[in-house]
Amino acid sequence: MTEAAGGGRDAESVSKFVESFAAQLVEAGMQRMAARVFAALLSSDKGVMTSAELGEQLQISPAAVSGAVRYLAQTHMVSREREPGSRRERYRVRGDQWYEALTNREAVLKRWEAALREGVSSLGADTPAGRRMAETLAFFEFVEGEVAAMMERWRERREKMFGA
Amino acid sequence: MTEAAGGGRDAESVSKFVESFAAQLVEAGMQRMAARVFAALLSSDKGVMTSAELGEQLQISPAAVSGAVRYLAQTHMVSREREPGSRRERYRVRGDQWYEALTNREAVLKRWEAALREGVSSLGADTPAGRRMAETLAFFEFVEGEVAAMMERWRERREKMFGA
DNA sequence: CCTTAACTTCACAAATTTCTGAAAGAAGCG
DNA sequence: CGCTTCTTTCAGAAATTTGTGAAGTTAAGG
Repeated sequence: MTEAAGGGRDAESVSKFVESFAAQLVEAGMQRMAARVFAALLSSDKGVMTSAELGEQLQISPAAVSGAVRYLAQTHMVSREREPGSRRERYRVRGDQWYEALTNREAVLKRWEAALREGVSSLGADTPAGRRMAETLAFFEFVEGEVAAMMERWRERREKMFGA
Repeated sequence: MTEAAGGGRDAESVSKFVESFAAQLVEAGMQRMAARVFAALLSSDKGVMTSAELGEQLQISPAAVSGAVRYLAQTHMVSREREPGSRRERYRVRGDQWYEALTNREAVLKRWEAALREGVSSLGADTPAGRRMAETLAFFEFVEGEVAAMMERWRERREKMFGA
């Protein structure tokens, strides 16, 4: 059997998934350690791990875990939990965490929009460049609204497929 | 007047926009030179510039332009045009180029999905981790379909707002 | 309070990425 | 055909990013 004793899954399968999924995330622009930590959490049995467990499994220093987790928490990819009555912190990923993360991309969009508005008004709305930027701006505004609606639909569908 | 003679806009306004918009793109993960080139094109009068013009305006070497443009073309953020009857190449950004670029993110999604499917089957669809990954996978599949539909809606709206 | 366990911050070393100048490679034009 | 003009490739210097060990900080538990 590939199942080891002591409640572990096949450590090699897990590691293989972790590294290959992390690699995809890195390629899409995520920091390497953050990607690995996220993948490890995603493939963990409970979806929760302590800093020590992460460092152990990924063979990285506490400092690296700390940095990765800070990034992931900022971008809402994981949530931190203070285990009550212990100085241990636990990091959790839920199945619908991507929903959260994507929703928060909105802040980025907002900043892009601000920069574009600035550009339109400083170059002049009646210039060719101004019109081009205005169109870009309109596209972003459109996407922003659509994403919100899309997320609402996902909520409904998710509830049906996976329950609450 | 801020309008210089010779058809130029106020060079400083343009540069200010270019750098500030580029900075936002960089923060979101784009390479710096690519971001600057893209912003320069977006704010150019015709939406078209030659390699030499880009190098001149941004004060970067031909090599840097070449690298940036290759990246932008790969990700469909700009299109290259061979000016017929000249060894000069021209790079163009259109108002709806983001549409193109976003559409092509699909390939990235596909790879993520593949990695997740691999993970689900290797960890077991009946394990907690497997279920969590399956849910993530379902989310991505959902998004993929929704984005396609969204883009179709944008096309329609765009036509109304800006014409063809 | 003092001890101890855990996380965070800091300074530095290592690795990677980025940009340049120079040379090589295409492609029009005479 | 060779010249000229533009783009790309390449090797290396410079800058940035990344990850570590070690010191610092916070908070639980005696």
